[in-house]
Amino acid sequence: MVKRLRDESAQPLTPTAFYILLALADAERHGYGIMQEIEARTAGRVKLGPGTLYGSIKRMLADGLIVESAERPGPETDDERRRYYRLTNLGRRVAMAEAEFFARLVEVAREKKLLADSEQH
Amino acid sequence: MVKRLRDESAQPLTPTAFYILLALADAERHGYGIMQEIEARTAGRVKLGPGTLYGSIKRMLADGLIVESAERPGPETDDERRRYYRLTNLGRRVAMAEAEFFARLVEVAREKKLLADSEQH
DNA sequence: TTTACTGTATCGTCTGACGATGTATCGGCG
DNA sequence: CGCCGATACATCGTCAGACGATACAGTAAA
Repeated sequence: MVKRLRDESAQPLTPTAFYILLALADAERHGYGIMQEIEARTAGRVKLGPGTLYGSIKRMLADGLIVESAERPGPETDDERRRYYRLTNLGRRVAMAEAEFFARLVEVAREKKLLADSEQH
Repeated sequence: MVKRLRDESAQPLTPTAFYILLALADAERHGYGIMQEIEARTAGRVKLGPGTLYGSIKRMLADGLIVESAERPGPETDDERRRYYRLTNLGRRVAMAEAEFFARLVEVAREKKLLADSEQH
């Protein structure tokens, strides 16, 4: 595997990579599960095809943002085909930096009246 | 000019295109001014080179997201080389839809503890 | 049995990002 | 006045990444 190490101050993070980091932020997931999590969290707006998904996973492994996990769920829910992934420390830091960047963009959008002022979270 | 019409429900909006829409949301700006606005609003994190900037502008004109404006600033501040752009109605709707989408993503990031809870806007 | 879903993976194409380069004007400083 | 950095727009070529198509295979439901 070719290493392409990255640090959290570098911004070139593709939207797809950010979606995947977000999907893995609260739980280990396998490829297909990542796909479903993204689709659910974006209300179907973002759908990753297999090419996009597995291509991105491969790059993110090389970048050290995620790692494959050896842990398996209980045998009654497991599926041998699955490959589980989780965030590395670096992946989490990058995800946090990117989330803050997005939050800042949303603030700008609010200042520029692109969002209703009433939209609190 | 080739038309490639877009509607606000379609999500494929590149980050660069969103930055440009955001830069134009509160004022008409010329190309170089868009570049500076983006750099200022992102604290230097996002810097568009000329290839990215003018390439994106060309596409967004074709997509009907922005139009070139005939209005010029007062002669004392004008520069004949400048070409000014402003959002179309479609461009504004797309920008609002995208901003809401980003706001939703930020909420998810907050739920997943990627952002400090205290970060109010 | 046929369809839909789950699951991973690769390939080829095409779009867009981006630095390099080109051209030209403007303003300030020595 | 000459130089230089910033301003301003534009195109070109390269490369990374997005994405549909395709492949393979097992499972479950209709």
